[in-house]
Amino acid sequence: MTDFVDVILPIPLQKAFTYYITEAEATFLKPGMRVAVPFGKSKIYTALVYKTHKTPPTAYEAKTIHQILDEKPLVTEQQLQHWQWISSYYMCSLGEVMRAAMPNAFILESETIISRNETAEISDSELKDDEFLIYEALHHQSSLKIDDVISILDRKRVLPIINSLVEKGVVQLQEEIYQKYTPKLVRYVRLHSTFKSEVKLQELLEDLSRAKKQREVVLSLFQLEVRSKKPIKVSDLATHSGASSAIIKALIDKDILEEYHIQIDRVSFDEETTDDSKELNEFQTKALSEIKLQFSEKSVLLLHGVTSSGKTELYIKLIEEQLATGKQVLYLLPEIALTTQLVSRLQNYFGEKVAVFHSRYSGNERVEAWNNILNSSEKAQIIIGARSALLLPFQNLGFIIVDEEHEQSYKQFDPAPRYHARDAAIVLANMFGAKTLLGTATPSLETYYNASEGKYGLVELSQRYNDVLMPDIELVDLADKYKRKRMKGHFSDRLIEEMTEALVEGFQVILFQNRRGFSPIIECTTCGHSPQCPNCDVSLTYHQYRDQLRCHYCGYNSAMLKSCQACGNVTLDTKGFGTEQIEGEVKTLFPDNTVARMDLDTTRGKYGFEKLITRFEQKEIDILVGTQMLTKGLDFRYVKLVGILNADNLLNFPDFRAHERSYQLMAQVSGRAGRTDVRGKVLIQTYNPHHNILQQVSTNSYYDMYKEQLNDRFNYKYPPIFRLIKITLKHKDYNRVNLAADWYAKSLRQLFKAHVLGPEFPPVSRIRNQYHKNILIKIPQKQSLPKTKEAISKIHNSFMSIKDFRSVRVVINVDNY
DNA sequence: AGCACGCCGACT
DNA sequence: GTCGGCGTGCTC
Repeated sequence: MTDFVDVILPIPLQKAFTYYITEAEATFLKPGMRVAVPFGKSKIYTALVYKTHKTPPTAYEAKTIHQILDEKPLVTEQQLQHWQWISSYYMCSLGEVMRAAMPNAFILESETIISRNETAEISDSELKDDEFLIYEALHHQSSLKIDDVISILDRKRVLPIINSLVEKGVVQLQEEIYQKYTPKLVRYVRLHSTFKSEVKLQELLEDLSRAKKQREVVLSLFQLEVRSKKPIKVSDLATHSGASSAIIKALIDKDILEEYHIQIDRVSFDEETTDDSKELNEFQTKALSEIKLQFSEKSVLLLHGVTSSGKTELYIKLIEEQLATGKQVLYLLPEIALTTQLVSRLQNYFGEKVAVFHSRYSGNERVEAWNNILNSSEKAQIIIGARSALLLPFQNLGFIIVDEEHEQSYKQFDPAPRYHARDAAIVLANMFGAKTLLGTATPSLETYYNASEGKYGLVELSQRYNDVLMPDIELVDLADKYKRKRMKGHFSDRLIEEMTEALVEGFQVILFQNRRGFSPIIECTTCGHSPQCPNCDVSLTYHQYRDQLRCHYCGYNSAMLKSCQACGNVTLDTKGFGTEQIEGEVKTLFPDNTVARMDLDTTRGKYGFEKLITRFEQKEIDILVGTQMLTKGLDFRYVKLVGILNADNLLNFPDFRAHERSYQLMAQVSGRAGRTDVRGKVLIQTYNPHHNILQQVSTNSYYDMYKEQLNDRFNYKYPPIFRLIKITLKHKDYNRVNLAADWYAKSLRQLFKAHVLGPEFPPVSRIRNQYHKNILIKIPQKQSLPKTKEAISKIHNSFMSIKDFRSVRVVINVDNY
């Protein structure tokens, strides 16, 4: 007994788990293979081999593994290394990284199977009512699952009954691991081999002369075979011959046709590729050679190109070059569902070599993508995906593109691992000796800072493609407009004028409002009471289309109230406004135009978003009202006007990045205007037209914004000058969070002194009946990050050993921005 | 994270 | 009385 294996289990436990293995298993097992191991009382889990060794554990007796699940590692050594980095940098367990990285189908779990003990002789009288029900059910089916028993008995606690049956020898239990991934089989048909010869074939057709429909199907099959020379799918035959599946089945039953299956990839791209590699213009050509030059010295580079400057063409050129050297390319996007346009563009160009990795993919689709990448298949030379694509099993990664680098969605917030895909990508690239290109029109402050410090290379592209002019940005003073009664609802006269003009000219309009629903607050004008969410510390938002009040934090909803809950008066009024209200107003103002709304509520379904985009692209929609979603790199050719209804609620957001974010958001939305030869127009309605950020947006002065913001960050000790770690404590008991947070903060302060902020309640202090409290730790540049984290871990462990605090949930978020 | 065990209210 | 609620502790 000298061989052991340390495994990673997909659970949030820091410890490694050690199992005993035989010598033969020790030579066979390699890091990255999966094994099934017993864990806890009875469950069997999928674990990942981390390393094999010969050091027996001291405090306990190791169990033996249950089964080896792979012949070859499913996870590469480099991945394990990368996971290790993520786990230590973002302060989470390896198991949590594993869970995020691997498709669910790879992480099998056991299920208890109950079956009858054939040898036992039982008289009914020995069994209680419930026990008898199970006993009888097992006469009808050979085995039962726990869930089945629950539904048969219609009660929740069934284990005592099952255990009693086991004791009486009536049933036996078994832990079964089931394979979740089922390869997709497609049904094909061909003529049965007995009809190969001409003679037999003639006979057959004569035989079928009276079964007209069936004869047609056979003839149809011939035609298809001649045409494509490829195997014929049952579904194709049905469409081509117009026959029902019953007719085809009859032919198969008569052994005239033969059915067979071929295993295929679920995800395939079989449209033709068009080689429309656009010629680069002089600015792009210059940028390209600049990029190559800088890459010879720097491994990370920021491509700062204004909206519509043709960054994608540059990416394509760079990808082409990588592919020529036989290396894989990873193309990260903020949110894959929102960028179908770009995906199809790359697919048109690179065809089959493009593999897309969706968050909306089914389990089986993920498994296929994983395998293709692991085997460096031809189909996975370019991998496009959102942040989780970063965790795939790359073999020889040569190049990573992080497009729209500034996007928040690159940072994962919940659940752990709370990693930032841009930063983790840079680490991954370094492991492969690969290059990383960060592209955006509005760089995040951290990235621009790194670039100006010389840590990253920097290439700027300040000309729009085809010399399209930057949009003309106009600020509209709401205070003035209201005073002079130039407002209709939430629309200023200027906005209405511009909209009318654009629509008359046949262009489209985008309206941006960063809030969904109809109105975020309902208020009684008599007593001032406004309905609150029972589970969260927020006002309920009114949604008109269902006449509902909804909580945007927990999803709670109720019918709209007829009268005030506090005083009973019917004088309910709405405050503030969301996309729904704007949509309504637009419909009244422009009754002859089609209006659509794009927000979380209208894009729920799997293809909801795509449908809306397509309709807009095809000019079925004249005016699109939407939230942030509108900003995600969409490319609309006929949009001339973009209206931002209220810039102030962006600027006044309680976050140190509110100004930076506002700039990015407004600059990105503005970028949607005027992408062809007509100059676009952007109208920003605000109560503070002299706000610096708005001035900078309207003059397209990224650099001024950067300088000013950086100065603020320096003064107030925020990133990129300082680093941040946010610790959130949650508990349903108000007093307990307070005590716990005070204890935590006090311990931290002993070490980090004034660099500990809080504890403080966040703006929404209660969500889903849990009180939240935040502590913020600021880390100066010269302070060691690993040591800081180590110290936090220690404090965290002592915190967790205090009995009263153990039930408090603690979330540690590194770089929480 | 699951999941079992154990101790307490509210119902067949 | 039992059922199911949730707090507590453990998992190689």
